[in-house]
Amino acid sequence: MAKHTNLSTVIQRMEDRGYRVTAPRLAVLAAAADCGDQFSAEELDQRLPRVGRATVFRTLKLLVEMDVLCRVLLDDGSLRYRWSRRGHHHHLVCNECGAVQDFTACDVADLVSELTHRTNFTVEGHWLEVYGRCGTCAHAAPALAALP
Amino acid sequence: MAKHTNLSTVIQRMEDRGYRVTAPRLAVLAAAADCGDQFSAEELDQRLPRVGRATVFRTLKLLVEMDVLCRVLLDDGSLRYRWSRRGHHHHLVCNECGAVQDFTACDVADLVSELTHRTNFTVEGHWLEVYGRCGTCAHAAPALAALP
DNA sequence: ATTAATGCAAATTCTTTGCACTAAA
DNA sequence: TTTAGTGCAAAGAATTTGCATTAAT
Repeated sequence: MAKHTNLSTVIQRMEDRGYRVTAPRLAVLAAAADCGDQFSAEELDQRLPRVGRATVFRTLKLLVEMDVLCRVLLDDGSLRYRWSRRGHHHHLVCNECGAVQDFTACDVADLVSELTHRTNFTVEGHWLEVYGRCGTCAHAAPALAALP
Repeated sequence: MAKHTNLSTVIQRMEDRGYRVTAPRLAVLAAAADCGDQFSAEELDQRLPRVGRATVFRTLKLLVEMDVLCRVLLDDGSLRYRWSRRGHHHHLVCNECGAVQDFTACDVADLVSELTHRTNFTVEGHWLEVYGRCGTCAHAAPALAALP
């Protein structure tokens, strides 16, 4: 599991919420931890031949609900999971190697309040993903596009 | 089609790009126009019993490529299509009724340049969706959550 | 004991592909 | 004519559901 998350904390939280701490759930958690930074449901399922696919999905959903994991949308539309730093954050996704970095310096708040004033929307949340190339990949092949 | 887009412009662009302007494509275009602001592939397909599902999808992909349509990601993860205002813009999506509003006042540029300096990422693009309640729905049921 | 959680396989949903056929150019 | 585009039906992916069974409490 390494640095990503403290499993016992997750287990604690699971108990607190009244969810049973079962063997399959622990297995999913452990496998997710082994996957490192980010992974797909598929990858996880393959690592867990003894756990049913349905359970993998059910557990993932649970963990997302619990804010343990969060979903990352890749630019190609595919979905992956990754350990969530609790609290509001966004992702810097490398289009080349898929590396994901969090960032919290989210200045969208200003934008949001402006939107609230300018429109009749009540803003409840937002999702921001920034795509590009990580340092390594940027060196390998120079970027083509500019800022959006 | 109404205000969304000028179909003849789309057709023009299609020809310019060397794509054939076929009856099924026009049908999809017309149906999309009739759907109004936004729609799913499914909805579109249902309106077009004479056009194969595959063609609907192929045409949608084409139109997205051509920047005629863009994809909207709903908070529940489902995908819809909507007429694209050309150029950079984002979406204000109502969690209740699904209404989508564009907004272009995108101050993410500052954030992006900051990210560029602070990390070793080369930013190539970003995707921002703001969720909340539109005026109508906000009145019906008061919002629960605050800004992110 | 109770009842939440599981595994399996079947069912869904959404989208793509293969291929013989049709129609733009 | 030539070849892009189509329809169909089948194949795929990704995820969910139904239900009898298992295991946590």
